Amino acid sequence: MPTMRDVADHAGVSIATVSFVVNNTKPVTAATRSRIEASMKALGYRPNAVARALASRRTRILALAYPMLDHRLGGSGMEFMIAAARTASTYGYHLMMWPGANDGRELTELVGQQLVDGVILMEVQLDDPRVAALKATATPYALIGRTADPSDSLHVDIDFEQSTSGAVQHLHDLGHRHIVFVTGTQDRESYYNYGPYVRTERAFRDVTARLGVAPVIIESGQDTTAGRDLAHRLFTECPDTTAVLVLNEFAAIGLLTGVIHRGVRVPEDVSIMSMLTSDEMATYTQPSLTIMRSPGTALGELAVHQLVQRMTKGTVPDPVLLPSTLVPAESTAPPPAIPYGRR
Amino acid sequence: MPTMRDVADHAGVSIATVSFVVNNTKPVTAATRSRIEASMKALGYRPNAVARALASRRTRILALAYPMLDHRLGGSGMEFMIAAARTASTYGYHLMMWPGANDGRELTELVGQQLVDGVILMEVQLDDPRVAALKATATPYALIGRTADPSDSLHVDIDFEQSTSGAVQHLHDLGHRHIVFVTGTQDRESYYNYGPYVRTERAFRDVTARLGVAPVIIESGQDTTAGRDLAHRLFTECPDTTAVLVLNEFAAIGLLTGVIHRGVRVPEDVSIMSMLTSDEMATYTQPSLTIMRSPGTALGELAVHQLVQRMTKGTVPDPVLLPSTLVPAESTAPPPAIPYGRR
DNA sequence: GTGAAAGCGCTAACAG
DNA sequence: CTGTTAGCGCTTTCAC
Repeated sequence: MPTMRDVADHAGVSIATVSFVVNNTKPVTAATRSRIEASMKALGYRPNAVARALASRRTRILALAYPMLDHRLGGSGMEFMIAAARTASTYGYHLMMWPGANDGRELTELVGQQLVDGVILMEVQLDDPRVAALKATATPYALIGRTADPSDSLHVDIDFEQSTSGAVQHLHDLGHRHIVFVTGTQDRESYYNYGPYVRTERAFRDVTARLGVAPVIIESGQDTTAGRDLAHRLFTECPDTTAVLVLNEFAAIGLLTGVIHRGVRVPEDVSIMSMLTSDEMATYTQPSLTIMRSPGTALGELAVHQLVQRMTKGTVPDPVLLPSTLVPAESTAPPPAIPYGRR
Repeated sequence: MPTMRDVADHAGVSIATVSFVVNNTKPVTAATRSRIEASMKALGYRPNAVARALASRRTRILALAYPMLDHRLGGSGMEFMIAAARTASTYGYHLMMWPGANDGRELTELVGQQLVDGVILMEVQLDDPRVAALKATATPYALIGRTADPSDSLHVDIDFEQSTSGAVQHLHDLGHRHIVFVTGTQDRESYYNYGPYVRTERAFRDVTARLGVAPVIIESGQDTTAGRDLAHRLFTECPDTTAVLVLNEFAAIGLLTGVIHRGVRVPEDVSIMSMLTSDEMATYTQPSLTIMRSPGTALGELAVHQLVQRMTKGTVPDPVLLPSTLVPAESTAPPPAIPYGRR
C-alpha cells in the first residue's frame, strides 16, 4: 500500500502538497495538482482512514446503537437501519452497528474509545440511561424516539398523536363506535414506560374522548402467538367490538389470521388496523392488513441528516415528528373458490 | 479525555509501562500494575482506538458487506446481521455495515482505506466480482454463500442439498407424489446464477430422480403478491399438485394465504413447505407454514468465528455447510368458530 | 503556491 | 521489570 510519502516522492513535491490536493484544502497550481493526481493514479494510492482520523480527530464513523431487547426489530426497524447506512455513506460516513445493553455504561465505553464521531440511538425509552450517558460525554447524537424530557434535543420520531387519531378517525368515519385499542404488555423492565406505548395510549384516550366513544384498552404480548390469543379474548372480553387498533404489527397479524381462522370475516364483521407497521408486513395476510405505515426509511435518512448537520454546522436541528400514512387493505374481490378435494 | 501520557505521569511510570498493562503484553510488577490501574480509574482513562489502530495496524473493525439488491433481507438475513454483530463484539471487534453496490470497485475502495481488518460478504453470487476484488487486495474475508469456484475458501453456507432432499423426502414420506418446486425468477441480472436457486433446483432434480417422481419446477417472483398469483397458476398449470416446495419465504406466505383464501385447505388438500425460512416468518400465517428453517443466527456466528480465526491464527478454516431444520406447522386443532355477524 | 516540521495517541522494538 | 525512542500515515500551522 503506497503512502502519501510515496506519492509525494513520485510527483516530486512535499507530502503537505499532496495532502492539500487530496483534501482540497489549499490552492495548488493546476500543473502540480495534475502531476500529483497522476502519481496517485499510477501508484494506486488511497488515503489511510486511520491515520487521517488520528491527525484530523474525526473518524467519519457513526454508531447505530440498538438495544438488544428480547424482541426483534419490526419491518420498519430494518428499513431504518438500511436507510441510515445508505444515507451515512452519501455523506462519506460509515455506519457501525452497535448492539449494546440498554444501560449507559457500555455506551460510555464505546464513546470513550473515540472511534465514532456521533451516535444514533434507536428505540429510545422515556427514561433512557443511554441518553444521560451520551450527554455526559458531549458526543453528538441523534435520538430515534424521545425521552420524557422535552429538552433532550435532536430527536426524530413518529408522530404518535397523528398516527393514532388518524387511525381512530378513519374507523369512526367508517361508522365504528366500539373500537378496542390493543397495546403492549408493560410488565417487563424494558417496556415499562416505552414511549410508543405511552404516547399512543394517551392519544387514543384523547381522540376517543373527542369523538365521544368509550376508550376500551387491552394489553397483549407483542408476537403473533399473543395476537392469535387475542382473537379469542377479544370476543369474550369485548363482545361489542367492531374494530380493533393494534399497536404491534406482529400481534396484528396474529389477530387477523386468528380471527379469520375462526370464521369471522374481515372487514365485514370486524375491522383490524395495525399501527406502526411497514408495508411489507401488511402483505403477509389475506385480506391484507389496513395499516398506519411507519416512516421507517424517512426516519433513518432524517436521523443521519440531522446528526451530520449537528456535527458539521454545529447547529442543533429542531426535533421532527414524522406522520404515519394510512394504507387501506387492498380491496379483495373474493376470488373464485377452487373446488379441490383430492388426496 | 486523558491520554496514556497523563496516566503515566499520574502513576509516575513511563508511557510504555502503561501500554503494557493496558494490553497485558509484558510482565509488570503487581505493585506498579495496581498503581497504574488506580491512575487509570482516577483519570477515567480509555485507550484511544484510533491511535491504537494506527500504531498496531489493526483496527478491530470488521465490515459486513451486503449488496443493496432490490429485494429486502428475509428474516434469516436479519438474524444473520444481529448475530454477526453480537459475535464480533465478543471478540472485541466492531461490525460496520457496508451497503455497497454489487460490483468489486467500491469494495476495493473500502478495503484500500484500511479501516477494516476483515470483510464478511453476504449474498455471495456464483460469479461474484466482489470476491475477486477482495482476493486481489489480500484482505481476510469470509463468504456467506459460495461462488462457483470451489477454491474460494472460507465460506459458510446453507446446505442446500440437505435442505432440499430433507424437504422432499418429508413430503414423499407423507405420501406426496406430485410435488411442485417453486424457484425464483432468474431474469434479473442480479439473480441470474444466484447460488441458492441453482443449488436448490439441482438438488430437487436429484432427489426426485432418486425417488422416482417427476420434477415439476415453476418460477415465481419473490414476494407475497407473486406468491398469491401462484395460488391460481398452480392449479391451472399443475392440477395434480398435492404438495408445493417454495424457495422464497415471502412467496410461500403469499401462496398459503392465497390458496386458503380460495377455499383450499392446507394441509388437507395441499401441503406447502417453505424453504430457507426463519421461524418468525412461519408464524405469520394460520395454519402456520411448514418450513425448512435457515440457520441464520448460526451462520452469523460462524462467519465471524471463522474470519477471526483466519485473522488471528492465520489458518483458513474449512468451509462449513449448515443444515436446515424441518419445523412442521403447528398442528391446528380447528378452533370453535365464533358466530359473528353484527354491524 | 509549496515545504518543513510538529504533532495526533499509541505500539513495539531495543536497551538497560 | 521498566524506560527510551522511533515510528504508524496523515493534518496543519508557520515560514518561505
